[in-house]
Amino acid sequence: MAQSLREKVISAAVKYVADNGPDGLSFRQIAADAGVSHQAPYHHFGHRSAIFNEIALEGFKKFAADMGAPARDDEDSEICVRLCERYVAFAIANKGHFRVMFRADLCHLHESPETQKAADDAFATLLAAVSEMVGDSASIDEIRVQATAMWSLAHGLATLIIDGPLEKKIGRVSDRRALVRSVAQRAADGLRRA
Amino acid sequence: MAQSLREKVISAAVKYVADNGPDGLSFRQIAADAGVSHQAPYHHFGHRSAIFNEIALEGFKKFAADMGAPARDDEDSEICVRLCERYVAFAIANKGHFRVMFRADLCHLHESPETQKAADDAFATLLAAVSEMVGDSASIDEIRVQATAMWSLAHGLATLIIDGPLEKKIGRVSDRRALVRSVAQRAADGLRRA
DNA sequence: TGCCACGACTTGACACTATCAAGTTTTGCG
DNA sequence: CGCAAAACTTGATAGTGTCAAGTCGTGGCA
Repeated sequence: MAQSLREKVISAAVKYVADNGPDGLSFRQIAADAGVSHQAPYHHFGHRSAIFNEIALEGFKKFAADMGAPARDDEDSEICVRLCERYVAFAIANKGHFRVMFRADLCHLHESPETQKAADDAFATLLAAVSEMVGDSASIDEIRVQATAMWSLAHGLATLIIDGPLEKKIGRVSDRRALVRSVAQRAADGLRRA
Repeated sequence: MAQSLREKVISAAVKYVADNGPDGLSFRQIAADAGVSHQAPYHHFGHRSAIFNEIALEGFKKFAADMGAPARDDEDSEICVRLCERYVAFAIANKGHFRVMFRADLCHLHESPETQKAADDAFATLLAAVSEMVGDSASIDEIRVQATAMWSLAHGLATLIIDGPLEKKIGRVSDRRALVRSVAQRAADGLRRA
């Protein structure tokens, strides 16, 4: 409960981004909502855009945890399908984080080695999952290509659902799940036969 | 040459978005650069965010034209690969447009039926190309699933290259082309065997 | 020709924003 | 206790979107 101002600011920003996108985010408004002076947040973040690094950091940590977790019973047995479903589920459940994480124009990763490392870790988790999928026989280049394919597919699906035109086309959750599963299944067929 | 103020403003905005992302785009700055008063652009666009609709409109038109064009000799004969390559090429060559087109939080399509229509047309073009790919035998649902898969793959690849972590990993153009082709080829294998 | 309505643009104002530069309060700790 | 550093406030400045009025030029019509 006893949330520090720093935490309050981050979670308020995440909520704003989830609801309205990152563009109009106002430090002063957040400060006012938190009942502190307009300058208080700057003590924790230096400048406005630094908060995006912080959001991305949180996001990448949770993302890696989600993607790397052992398979549950209620999940698809096919790894590729499972990864896609988790990817999309993460994006929807953490819209505020997701919208920031992959935006190089928002998070200046070079300014925050910690966020950079979290991003690298997340990619490594993905790579590990994919190499499990294709088996040990494949070359490192082959794994890289397949990881990129898997990643692109899941990422495209997630962004098109969250920000793009797919949002309206598949409003119902059941529709979305079925679509994601179908799409991932097709891709899995293509990838497995390396 | 005799560019109207309206055209000047749009192209300046597109350039800004390509270089810096959409966030800090300033109407006043654009007006100053064009040598007009700070209020002049408002005469053409009403409010700031309306310009994103205009950028998206331009983008969707060019996008549909690019994706729907007949195959050239120097392109891959596999439709799926060709579409992916064109998609990524469009995104890179029209970064300023692409960064706006699929952002529902930026373009309020409901305010601009014309842009909405252009977006629908673009999707229809994609759908037509995919149905050519899977053949006449497939059901409409199957085509839809495959179109979504194709679209997601290409879109994910493009956004990860433009805004995300793939940008640094594949700096050289030759690397990028090879990667896009490999990835698309794997996906094509999966999709063709409907 | 005169005039006048309308589009294109300007000027001025207002509330809002990020951010610099100081202050003041709070808090942890020797 | 005392004090230093962290946490926060107050004030000012420059830049922003946008409302509300102007001004200016041009085409069309009596």
